[in-house]
Amino acid sequence: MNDTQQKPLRKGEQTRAAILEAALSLASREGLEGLTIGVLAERMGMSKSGVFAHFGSREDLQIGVLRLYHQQFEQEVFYPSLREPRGLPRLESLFARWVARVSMEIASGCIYISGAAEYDDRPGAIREQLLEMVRLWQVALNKAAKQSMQEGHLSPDTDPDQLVFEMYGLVLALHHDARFIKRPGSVERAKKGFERLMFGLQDASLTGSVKQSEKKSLKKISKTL
Amino acid sequence: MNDTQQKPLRKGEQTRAAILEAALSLASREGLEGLTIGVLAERMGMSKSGVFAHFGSREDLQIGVLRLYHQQFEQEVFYPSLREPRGLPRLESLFARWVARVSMEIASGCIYISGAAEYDDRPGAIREQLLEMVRLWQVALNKAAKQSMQEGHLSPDTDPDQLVFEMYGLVLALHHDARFIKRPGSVERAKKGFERLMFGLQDASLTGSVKQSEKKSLKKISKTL
DNA sequence: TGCATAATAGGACGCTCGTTCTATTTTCTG
DNA sequence: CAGAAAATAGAACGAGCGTCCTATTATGCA
Repeated sequence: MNDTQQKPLRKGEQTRAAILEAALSLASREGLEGLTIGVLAERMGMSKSGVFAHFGSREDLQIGVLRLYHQQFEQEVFYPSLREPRGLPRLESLFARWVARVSMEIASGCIYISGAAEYDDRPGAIREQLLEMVRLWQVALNKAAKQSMQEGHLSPDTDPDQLVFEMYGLVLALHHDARFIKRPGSVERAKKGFERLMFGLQDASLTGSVKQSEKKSLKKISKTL
Repeated sequence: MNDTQQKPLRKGEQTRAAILEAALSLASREGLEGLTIGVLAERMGMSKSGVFAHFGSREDLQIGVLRLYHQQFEQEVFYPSLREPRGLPRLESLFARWVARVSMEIASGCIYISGAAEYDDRPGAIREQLLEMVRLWQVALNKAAKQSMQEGHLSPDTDPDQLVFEMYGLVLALHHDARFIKRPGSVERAKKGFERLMFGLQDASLTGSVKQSEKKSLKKISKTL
């Protein structure tokens, strides 16, 4: 299908990729633990053993799904935000794209979040893989927060761990309310929460280089809370 | 065991209660969906069919577990907070007891939270039961928030839905970081987040009847964020 | 104490799961 | 194009699941 490949994809690699995509879509809905080779094979129009042969075990399949998700997450959320200038713009972009992604996933579900619930007590390779990815993401957020402090966009008293904690909380609440309770307006609430969070941290410091107009609009929003 | 019962518990009801307790402990660790009659029977020292006979089906068992959890939650978190005066004290008590409970559950897990992830896409009686309980809890928080506004403890501009959303987010983040990532200090972060939340909402209104000293201490805490 | 009834055990059922083994078909390469 | 290698199918396995049926044992009431 893709002639620009240097080493042309062998047939097996193509189907393996197709299987992983289907598996990701399935695991998003049913959870990684609910991902089943039989159902996956049925959806692929293949035999169970045909699917199985591409992975040494179900666990390897699950880890493959995890890696694919991570890759997509990086591509959609992380890398584009790196094009934003250091500091607050980048931090805001990271959050906005994160929320946008979770919003689109309302129908399917975020594997980082559902996986955290599934594997909080289940040791093994899957948990380790998932843990590494979530840690990586939190570290990225943390770094962006620190850069925002260095750039003078956030108060130097800001605790970046606390900030990341609360940002994560907003997205978890969004995921919870939108996906489980199915309550409308959750996306707006997550965004408003973030604005309030940013406003408080800018307000505390008077060194901010943020445009005055931006501050004003934040103030207005914060008032309506 | 309890002689004060009017109708003395028949043997069956006693074991049924004991089974439910064991099932709750199991489901807290493995999830409601991971709760298995075989394992439960083994832990009880009973036969599978012996356990099964107390419930018409596995689903009924799961719903029984859910109801037991709800009962405990009410007893530990909700009812004691009703003894606090209306308004901010009660709202703070609800949050504090909620956090305290989730903190104690770090080793086992909160069924409201893990259940939300398990049943966000799985229709059926269990989801309905769980949904009703979570809604009930959010309504209780909402009510306490509104009373805080009426009492003048919170700004009249406060959006109670937004407030509950963010409170829920803090507890979800606590559960996530403590149970999945196993990072220390999460409880403190949840508390600090709540204080920041309350501070912002008191600050916006100048009608607060909260003691000045309390406001000051909140201000100090907010600065260190 | 006896007897109806409740509580439990034991075994079997049909099903689905991940995995393995062996054929067969398809794909790539010299 | 032929032959090696890769990809897939098909059947079978052992295990665990929820559930049902039938005994057997324990309980509680007259």
